[in-house]
Amino acid sequence: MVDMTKDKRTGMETDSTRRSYYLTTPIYYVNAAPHLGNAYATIVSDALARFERMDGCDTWFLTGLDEHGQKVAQTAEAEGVTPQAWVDSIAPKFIEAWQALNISNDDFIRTTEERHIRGVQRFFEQMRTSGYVYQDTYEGLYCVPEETFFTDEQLADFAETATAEGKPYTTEDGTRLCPDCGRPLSFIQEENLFFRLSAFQDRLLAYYEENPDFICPPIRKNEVVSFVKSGLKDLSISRTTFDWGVPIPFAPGHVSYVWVDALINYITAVGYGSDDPAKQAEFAKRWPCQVHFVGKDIIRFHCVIWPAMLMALDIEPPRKVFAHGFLLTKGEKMSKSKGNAISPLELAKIFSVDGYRYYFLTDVQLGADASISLERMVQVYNADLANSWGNLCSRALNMTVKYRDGRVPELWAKTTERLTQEMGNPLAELTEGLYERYAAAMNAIDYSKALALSMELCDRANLYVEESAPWKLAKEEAAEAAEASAQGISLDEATAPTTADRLSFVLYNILEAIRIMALLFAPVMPSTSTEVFRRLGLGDVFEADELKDALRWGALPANNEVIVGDPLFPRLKEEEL
RNA sequence: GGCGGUGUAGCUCAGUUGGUUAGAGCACACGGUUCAUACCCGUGGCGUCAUUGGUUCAAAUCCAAUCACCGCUACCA
Repeated sequence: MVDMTKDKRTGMETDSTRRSYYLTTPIYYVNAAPHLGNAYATIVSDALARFERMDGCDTWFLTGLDEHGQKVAQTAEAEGVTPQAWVDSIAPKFIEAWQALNISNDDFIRTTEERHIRGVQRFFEQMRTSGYVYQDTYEGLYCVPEETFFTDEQLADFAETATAEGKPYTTEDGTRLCPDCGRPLSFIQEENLFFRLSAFQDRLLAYYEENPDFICPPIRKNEVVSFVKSGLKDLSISRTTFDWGVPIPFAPGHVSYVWVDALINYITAVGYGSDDPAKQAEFAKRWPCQVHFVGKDIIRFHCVIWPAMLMALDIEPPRKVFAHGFLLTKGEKMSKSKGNAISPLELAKIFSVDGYRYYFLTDVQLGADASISLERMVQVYNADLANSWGNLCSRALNMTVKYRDGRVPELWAKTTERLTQEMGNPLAELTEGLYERYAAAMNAIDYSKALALSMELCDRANLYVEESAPWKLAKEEAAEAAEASAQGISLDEATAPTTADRLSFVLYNILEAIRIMALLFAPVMPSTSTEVFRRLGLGDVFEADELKDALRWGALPANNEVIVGDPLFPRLKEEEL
């Protein structure tokens, strides 16, 4: 099932020989500008997409917007515009935010696009043909002001708690009250299309069993499995009470239930539902996708409903659904409704885009809720980025300019060999097997671990500078050179290494370690790595599509002209923010 | 109520199949250094590993109970 053709590229191979890696963010509900949670999910996905591209995969990274549903229609109405005009006004905010955060998505789907609508309709037709869709009456108690149906369980819970608190849960004539607002509920009947979700219970459980990594992290898997085991009910998948949705061809007056519409984006974006052979080929190549990143609040849709929908169509389920946690401030979920939201772009302005990305990918345990604070962000930024990584670049480039006229030092291979024996090369040693460790961490989607590897190299490099003290070597070198010229000695390859050689050796090692760190940091901090490559006189850091080769020690060309530049991460003082 | 999870230094967390004085980073204090973004390097203190009981030669690590916090228990998204 898994495409094992991950052959390393040799010469002129085409994309078709590279392993396809398709990953997605959720599509975000377009009711407001992107918030911190949206940005978090998107950054998490982007880092993996960038890594997979560098690691030689034919990567496709999708994000987009969920633009249908009653809430959008209502918001548009409140704003006095059509729903389409409303979503058209919000969509650019997402597109611009993702550009600002350096998101490398290959596609951006909106569920109001024709390619998507056509796909949803195709889906419904296929579902009907396969017999998994039927029409029935949805009955229930409905709160008109709140626009919500309540299940028997919800009402039973409410009755229990209300009784315990001595409050009423019915009116005097026995009409049940709304658990949310306390007003009387109405009995409503609605004709709906239903999806035979119940038919997939066993197949889903078997799929979880056979694909133990399908749901990550494991705690979410437990939840999903126990939920499915508790019994699945058929799902209503159409609505007749509003019309801002995809019309269902064979059911006039019905539009697709928002979630069914939304999930299908993952396949319509890569060609499902198209009659164009090229699109069909694309679908065959991209699907099934490798990872859906989702919030933990929507795992059920992605781990139960979505695979069942695909099974109903004889399409393979996705390989993995990875649920991230929520970002909390002072223990509360960050959301616009609670008024404690910090805008992603505001944070990026303070910490730089890369600093922002770094923080959320290192200090936040992916999958767990995190409580974030400005104080902590400043600490991490200063310690890791300003003091360690940025300052290392600064001191190394400065020394190269001062001691070697701004050129990457050159040494005879034999001299390098001798000096390695004489002085050792701890930085080169640390990069042995580095690719394997790094790729393992990234493939396990453990950014903290992956980044810790590059920070380890960074710390070692700072220590190496201290140990080898190039400023001392520079002084000795000057004295030695004066003496040599007085004696008329000329040096060649056979000569024993001089202090000048030692200084060149040390500087080269530091610069080379920096090149390697820039590669490792690139998926998370693309702009900075690009800039570091520029300062080292190298090409685009993302030209590397075989990270393993790029990470090989010694690839930094001698005589490259380097630039010092401004500090990559200026130190921040929390009290000044 | 049912199922599941978590509880280790001031903070965020590592601690493999139970085994020498319980670790890392950050924060804090002191010393060194100067190539560098008052940076880097070194040193240091701090923990009855939630509580109690049990198994064992030996438990943060296994078992039981208790306490605290959290998640899930379907159609707003």
